[in-house]
Amino acid sequence: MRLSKAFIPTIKEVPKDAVDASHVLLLRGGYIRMVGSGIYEMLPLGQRVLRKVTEIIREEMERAGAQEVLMPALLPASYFQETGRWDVYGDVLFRIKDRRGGDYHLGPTHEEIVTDMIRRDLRSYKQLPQILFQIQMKYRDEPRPRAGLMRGREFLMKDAYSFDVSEEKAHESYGTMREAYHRIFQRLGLDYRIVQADSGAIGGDTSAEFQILAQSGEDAIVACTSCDYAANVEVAEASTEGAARPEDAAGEPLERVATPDTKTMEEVVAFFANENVTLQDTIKALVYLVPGEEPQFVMALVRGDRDVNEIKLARYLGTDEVHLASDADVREQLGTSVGYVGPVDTKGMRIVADPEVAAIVDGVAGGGDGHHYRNVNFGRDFDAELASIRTVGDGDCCPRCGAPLRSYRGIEGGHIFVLGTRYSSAMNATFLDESGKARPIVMGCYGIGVTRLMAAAVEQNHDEAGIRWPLPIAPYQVIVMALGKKAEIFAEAEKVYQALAAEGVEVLYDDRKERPGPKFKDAELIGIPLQVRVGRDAADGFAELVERASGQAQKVALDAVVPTILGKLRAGGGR
RNA sequence: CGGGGCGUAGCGCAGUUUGGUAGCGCGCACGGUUCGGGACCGUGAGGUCGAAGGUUCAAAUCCUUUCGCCCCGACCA
Repeated sequence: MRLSKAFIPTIKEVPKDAVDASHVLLLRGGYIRMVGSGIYEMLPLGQRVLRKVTEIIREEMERAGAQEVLMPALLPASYFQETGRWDVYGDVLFRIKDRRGGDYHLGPTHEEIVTDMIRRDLRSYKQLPQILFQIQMKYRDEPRPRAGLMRGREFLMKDAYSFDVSEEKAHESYGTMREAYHRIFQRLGLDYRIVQADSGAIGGDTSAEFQILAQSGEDAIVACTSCDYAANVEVAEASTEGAARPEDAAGEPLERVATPDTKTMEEVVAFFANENVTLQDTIKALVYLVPGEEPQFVMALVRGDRDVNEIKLARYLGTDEVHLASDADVREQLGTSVGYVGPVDTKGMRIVADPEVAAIVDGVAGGGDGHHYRNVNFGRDFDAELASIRTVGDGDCCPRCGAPLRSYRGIEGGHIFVLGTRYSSAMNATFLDESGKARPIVMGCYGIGVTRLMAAAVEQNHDEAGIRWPLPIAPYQVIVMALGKKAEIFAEAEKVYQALAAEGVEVLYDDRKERPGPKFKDAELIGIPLQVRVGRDAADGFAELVERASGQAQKVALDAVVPTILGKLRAGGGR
């Protein structure tokens, strides 16, 4: 493609509404344009990248035995009504009425539709397993679209669904998809971690996220520095090593001390400074309101230097969510202000403590307005249900191997689940087993945010000057640049361009009547992996080969350019 | 949904406080000079000031309503 003829509108200034690197660079590089909040169009360069990403995904899904289908994005309400999600999904669903007033919506995900597809024509265990996938636009009226392609209201998604005869077989399909995902993310050239995750409202007991590491990521994850343990902080655990209470710890007598103006843990520690009390000796007590038909108050205890993980607490309590109780509620329930809550006088309130709290010997805890208890010991001075309810982060150790954990920010690029029979039961999707008995199909579902991957790849591969595409997803592999105004330079560059194109290389040719400066800037901005600079040395028979990612440059004889490029492309896995 | 900010030429912005003929930079078109890190000179095209209503002799500017966009938070199969 000649740049002089291409529709690649690069822009020099940073668009005012773009903040994140991927958003800025994809706009500036002429890859995407916004049509509405969370709605983007792909310009020629953007579409080429998307095509490369989808092709890699398609290849790996098919290699794993999955079959491509295409379901409608425009859906009658009846399917979601069948499983109750028509109501549950709420405002996130784009709802539409047709001319007769019938209810429709745009598909945010396709469990119901694919389950219907299967139940229509699948009868026997002999037809299982099946894995179906599609690559299609999804629609979700997100409360807050973000950062260009990162969180859109319309976005390209690869969604796959597996159907098996049993839970055990479903886990095999899950494993197959997990391996396929590893291959996909590796081929895309992304730095990612597979992490344990909360399965959320979609249900299911086994799930994992493929998190692409990036500072701008929306998710917080922790990963072991030694083994392959990694988890979303929503579910992360830490080693309980050192959280055991020493057996010989008798404990000093409990003592209630007046501690005016010590509402925060730091102030408490400062108050007891000359008694060697540290944050780790204190017990942080928070009162939560558990909503439900009979709302209930629960006290959560963590060590003073820790934070309560509300998702873990809610899961332990068997509820969807918990909320911090208001100051007024706390006073009504416990007769004290929130700064002086402790587990010693709880008037029968249910208490859940992180195991670390039980290990504290002679700790400090709230003792009612203006007071704290000194020498508080679990089992002697208070009782509690023990459950892991704290947030894990830097400084914690791996629950599997004990090595230090590190925290990262991540972009959720993929999510895989074993669903069980949640949808098949609700929709009566059954098969006949060997004994002729009808049983619900056991399902799994597997998603990849394709447009999001494109943005994530930029987040992970860019510098001040622009994008540095990994070779497998670059819109073009090579850009030939004619630098100068002499006709001979253009003639030589043209020859190189033609020769590369003849070899099947995806090559851009910057034949514009521009000075060299803008050509350098554009080549770097749009991020083509290999540059062939034909300019001042062309008369002597040389060109310069520059790698965008490393900045490495080498002088190459003009007639050696094509073989050298072909060698680099092979080495880079680009062909 | 709560909080904050912004809509003026293709892009980035000034002008709004204090109402009085709509400006600057980049980009774009034409001519000339320049040619390895977003050159320079000259000429020129391009704007219902997001929209609607109101106040006024007069509204980008004041008032009311409304639409859109961004950021933080809540939310996120």
